[in-house]
Amino acid sequence: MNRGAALKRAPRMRIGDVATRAGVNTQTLRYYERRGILGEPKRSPSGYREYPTDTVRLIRFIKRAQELGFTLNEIEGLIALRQTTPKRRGKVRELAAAKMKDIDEKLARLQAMRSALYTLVEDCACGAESLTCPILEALDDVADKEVLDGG
Amino acid sequence: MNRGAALKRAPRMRIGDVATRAGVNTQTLRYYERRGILGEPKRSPSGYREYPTDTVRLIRFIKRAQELGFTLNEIEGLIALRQTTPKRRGKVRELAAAKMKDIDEKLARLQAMRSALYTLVEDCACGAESLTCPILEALDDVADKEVLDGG
DNA sequence: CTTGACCTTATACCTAGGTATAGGTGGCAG
DNA sequence: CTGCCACCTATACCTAGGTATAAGGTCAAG
Repeated sequence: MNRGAALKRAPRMRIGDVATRAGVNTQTLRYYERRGILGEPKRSPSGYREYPTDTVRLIRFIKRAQELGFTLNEIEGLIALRQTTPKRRGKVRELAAAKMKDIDEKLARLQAMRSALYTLVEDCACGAESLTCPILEALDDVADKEVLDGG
Repeated sequence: MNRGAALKRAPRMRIGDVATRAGVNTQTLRYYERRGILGEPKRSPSGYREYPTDTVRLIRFIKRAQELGFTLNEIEGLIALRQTTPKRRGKVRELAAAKMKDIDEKLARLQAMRSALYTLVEDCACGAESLTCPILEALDDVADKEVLDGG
């Protein structure tokens, strides 16, 4: 076993190596390629895909971003920000700023959720079915309250 | 239109009202009920579901938590933390602490992603295909690097 | 006393994001 | 040169999380 470059530093990797290192199925890589999120890799004379080693990091990035609630389409947008020529700087800044706004919202909500849990653990004395528990309040926001009040 | 309690403060709401206010489909509420995430509401004499008004907040909580990358199963666990009797305090603290750990990881990753975008916008001068761009690095962590280095 | 907006159940369908399988080729070890 | 495993394409299948549709019941208003 362990033919050639497998599990060793190598300039180009085959699909199985990339998949193993990134913790995904080889089919997932082909799926990402079909979907256009990954771009077609070079091929060996016999048709095998040959990936640059940092594809592993890219895949991990994708998986982590998914855990944070981004869809593959959104992630595609994030990845595209990488391929920036000096000429596109303005456009990229704009897109990046928009993404940052999304992220700030997620951060605020996660933080609210975290402090709700903290309150629950540290000082909440609520009984069964109590609505004074912080969990529901956690992700409320002003807009929500307006709607709830019938406005 | 607008029979009785619709869009007014009322002690109990029907499925359509809840759905409208929470911004979901009525089918979604029935789906959550089937799935056990929502619990069976009281019924009117004619069999209509009658929800307490704060079901709206619960549904919004669920939708927001989904946007943050939590699955319905995980969210079910979070919601269950609400129904705490003094006797279960210890168990609940434990679960809440575990959830907080998850959330802290998500926070760290989102923050990394945010600062990557910030760097991209503010100081990155990378060209096409450059790997010095901060996007990929954003969600790397120590464990990743070990694996990437062949260890 | 019907109309129309709402509700009920049951069942079928849909999208996103994979995962598995069938049938065939490449390439190295024994 | 024979296994055997990784690779290839194409196609089918799967899970999560809904959404839509059919066939029928409820009830306030006209």
